[in-house]
Amino acid sequence: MANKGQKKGQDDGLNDQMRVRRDKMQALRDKGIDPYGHRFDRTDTTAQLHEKYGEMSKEQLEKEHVEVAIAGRMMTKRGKGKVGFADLQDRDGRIQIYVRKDVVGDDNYLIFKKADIGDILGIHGDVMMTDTGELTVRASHVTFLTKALRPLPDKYHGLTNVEQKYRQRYLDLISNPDSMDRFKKRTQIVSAVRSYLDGNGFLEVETPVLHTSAGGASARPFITHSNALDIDLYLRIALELHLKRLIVGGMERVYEIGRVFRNEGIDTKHNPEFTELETYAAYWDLSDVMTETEELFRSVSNKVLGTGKITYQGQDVDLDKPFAREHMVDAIKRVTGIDFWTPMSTEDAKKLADEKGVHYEDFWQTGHIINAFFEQFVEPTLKQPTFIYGHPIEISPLAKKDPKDPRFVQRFELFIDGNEYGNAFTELNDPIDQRERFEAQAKEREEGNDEAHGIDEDYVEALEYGLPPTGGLGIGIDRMVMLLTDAPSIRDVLLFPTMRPEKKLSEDEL
RNA sequence: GGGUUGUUAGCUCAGCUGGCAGAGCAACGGACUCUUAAUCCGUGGGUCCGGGGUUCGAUCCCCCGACAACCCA
Repeated sequence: MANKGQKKGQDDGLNDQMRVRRDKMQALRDKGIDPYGHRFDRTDTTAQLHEKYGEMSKEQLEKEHVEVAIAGRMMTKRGKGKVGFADLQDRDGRIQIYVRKDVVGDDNYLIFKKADIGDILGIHGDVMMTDTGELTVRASHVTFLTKALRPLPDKYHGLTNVEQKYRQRYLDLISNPDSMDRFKKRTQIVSAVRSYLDGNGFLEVETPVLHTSAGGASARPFITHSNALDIDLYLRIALELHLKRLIVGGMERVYEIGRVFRNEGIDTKHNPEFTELETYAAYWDLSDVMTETEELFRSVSNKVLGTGKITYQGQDVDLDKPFAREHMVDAIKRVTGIDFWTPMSTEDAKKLADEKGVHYEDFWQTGHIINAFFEQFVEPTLKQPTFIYGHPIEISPLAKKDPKDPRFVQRFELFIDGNEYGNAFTELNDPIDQRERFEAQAKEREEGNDEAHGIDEDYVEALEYGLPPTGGLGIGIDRMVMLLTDAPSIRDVLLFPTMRPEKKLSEDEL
């Protein structure tokens, strides 16, 4: 699609509009005007003008005669012979400009007259109010800053072609203010997350993206190669194991917001690379992390949106109220009537799964099946923020056992509107237990689970020096942004989502 | 992995039962000194996603492929 414009039209590969714009660019050069100009001093952004002068009267503005300089992309244009109006757009919004031939002069007016929608202009002028009450900059001089050689998307409908929005995000940002707003909010959300954690004694750190073994989560990694070391390396699938090494090292409270990579399916909730937040705090347990998680969502929402009461895809969600807390086994019992507190063999559990139509793999044990029951029957019903805790040990190789019932671990996940938003545990700090969990994972891998963890000897060695009791948390930042900006797809909160390249035929394919 | 839908001018979209490819915006020429999806008159612009097939004739029907969106596992 991106190449479409280059292939159509005449022999030069240009369509009529592109040809006209190139001609206009040359015409500017011929007049001694650089179509790709230089620095331009702005006095205000469009938003600042609306803020400062939007409430003033026509007469007041006329009297004060405020001289300003603004710059932006011309989005619309309304000519009227010897006078013209246009809307200039900058990062924060738009403002109308008013250009009169008798004010700017014949030559300068011609520059405005010949300028195309999409060109970037600088305007010196004074602030006025039109008869219809629109705040406007009356130009005293038009400075040409950048020629756009391609036409912009439809000025009224914007860019709606989803594929093109993702592949050419800049066009989406230019023509769809909602999209621009969402990405600004994303920045504010990440900033608010940092602000909360920085204010609670956490140290932001950076750990390696290239790992010698991919651990900390269940996922297939991307593999790459180091020429210098002549070894294969894995792009990280989680931040966990390095951050906990830093807790061993005495940093006590650390967090990282970083890109992780999982070589798995792509859909509305998954992109191969995404941004994860993980935090670790020494001497905390699960209840501390629940408090942290709750405060984090609440404070970020209130800081960025000014409220904790939000709507996600039609579902009202209240982040201000205390989040519900329920044990996974209790939740399954509440919804299905099936009681997994009763000790049962793998065979018994598989029989229950057959009866209820729950799919399972050969290598699954009771814990895997409990989790499948939860995902199938309970997860979609959790609309308001709910902590589900007490996961089966089989699916949680890095969490500390529940001292009262070693079938389960001290772990929780946060669910809102049927989706998972956070995953946390009291960290397993017993190196002997950790080695056994890794060995169980290695066995699972042999039995066909290619997402199972490998044995990370170096990490076990770190634990042998002593990891203090620690509470850890992982939150998918992209999902959080989706929730707070009411985005239906993860691609709507990623500036450049992963896309398959458009097919280009190579020589040997022809 | 399976299913459904989509791909037509720079953008947004029509296109009937298979019969010369259409509109709005954008562009070009002209008129217009407070317009705002400016208006009025005129003009140009197409590899109908790609490749095969059926047919006198295919944007349309059939097959294969590309990319995307949505749903399901």
